[in-house]
Amino acid sequence: MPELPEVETVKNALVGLLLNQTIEDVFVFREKNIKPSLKEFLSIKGERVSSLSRKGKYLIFHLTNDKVLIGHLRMEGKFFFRESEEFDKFDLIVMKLSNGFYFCYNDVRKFGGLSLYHESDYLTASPLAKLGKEPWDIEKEELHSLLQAKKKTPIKAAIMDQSVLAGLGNIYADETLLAAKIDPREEAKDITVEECERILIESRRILEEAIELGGSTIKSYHPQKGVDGMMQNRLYAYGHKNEDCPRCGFPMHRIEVGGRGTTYCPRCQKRKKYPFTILLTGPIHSGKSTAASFFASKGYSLIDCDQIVKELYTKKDVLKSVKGILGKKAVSKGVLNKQFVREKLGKDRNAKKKLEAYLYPLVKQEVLKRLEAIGPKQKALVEVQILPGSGLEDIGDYNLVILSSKESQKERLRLEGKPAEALLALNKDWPERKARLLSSQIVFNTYPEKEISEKLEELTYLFD
DNA sequence: GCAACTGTTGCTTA
DNA sequence: CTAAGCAACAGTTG
Repeated sequence: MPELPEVETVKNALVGLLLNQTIEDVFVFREKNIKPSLKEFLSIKGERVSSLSRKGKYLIFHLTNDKVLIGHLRMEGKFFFRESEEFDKFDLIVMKLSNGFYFCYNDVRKFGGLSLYHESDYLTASPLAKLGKEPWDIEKEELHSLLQAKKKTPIKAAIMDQSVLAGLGNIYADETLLAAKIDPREEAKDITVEECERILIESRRILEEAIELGGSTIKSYHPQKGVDGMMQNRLYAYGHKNEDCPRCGFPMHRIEVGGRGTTYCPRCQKRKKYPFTILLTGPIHSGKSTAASFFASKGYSLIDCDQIVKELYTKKDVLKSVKGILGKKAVSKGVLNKQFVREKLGKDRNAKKKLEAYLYPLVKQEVLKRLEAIGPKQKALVEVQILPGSGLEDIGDYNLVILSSKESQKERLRLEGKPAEALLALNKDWPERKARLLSSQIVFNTYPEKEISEKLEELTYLFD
């Protein structure tokens, strides 16, 4: 998982057995992991390792005759010193050293590797050319102007962009933003100079601490064989989904930002434009509406995605597109033909996908618009039938899932004199497994034993 | 047993 | 041009 501190730790761990050693022989077991050509790469044979350095997450080996090897560990790259030629199948590149050790680049996922450059151009001809400054070397004003250019990119993705700031990966980006009290989804252009200062102060502090502790040992990463880093014990965001925030006690929320798993504290890291937002989901007749009413009575502004969809279906341009996707019969006399649409979606999986691909982004856009209108000082609750795959998974701060057993659903329906079978059939595709994975809290509706409001009341102390 | 998830980057596509 | 999505790969987890 090497980010800047892990690479620095690896660099320091290599010094003892690598510095001043001559490369007596080279074995390349997987050509994809070296650059440029095999023939050129083999020219490191006979050279001596004169010094080691690091830039961002890149490790740099300076060799004699002005040759420079640039290494990147990507996800799981490691270096081992082996005492004999007993290599494992993930040793991709091996150098026999003059001290008798075999210096091995080992990479289970085969993403990383070594590239050969020349001292005169390695800073401009290699990936290092595009590398930004490390947090210690940049002023808040310069970071601010780089972020302005990233516009709508989420701040987390922006500080992980190695051309903006070198060294932060998924773990330390989460840690930095938690410490700096900035929501990872905040748009880069909305980050102030003062917030840039906090990002720099906290990232420097955290990276320094991590280097001090030998990096974080997560899964397979070890700075040396049999040696663990200790920083994993000082991580407060990464890997702490649904645990209490160490600063305020609110449950840490996990979402996806820029395609990466992201854990943050919704209370410490508040968005500037949006309210604290609960996403409420659950099968039909599980008790969602009761829960929504409960939160409304507590002053929450409600947004109902079903309602938004209904409203979209009254718009001319939407109906036109729906017609294009489902066929002419989908709309008659300027109104959606519900019967036809229901049947069409039931039998044509592909059409359903297409319609969702068109509709969901519109719903998301509308939800965000309404949340922005509600503003950061209020609280909001977004009700959505099916959360997984809706595109709304990452807009909330707390995902509440309401579930109830089939028996209790039937009982509720019976008491209300409604036909049970038809409604329950609608729920058979409800993605419970995925919903559970997204949940901050699952509330089981066991009506009539206990009113759902009572259970929710027990939760509300969190949101005050 | 299959599907989803994982620390990174860069290339393809929109 | 930017920005998102996915591929590169293999092991682990539910």
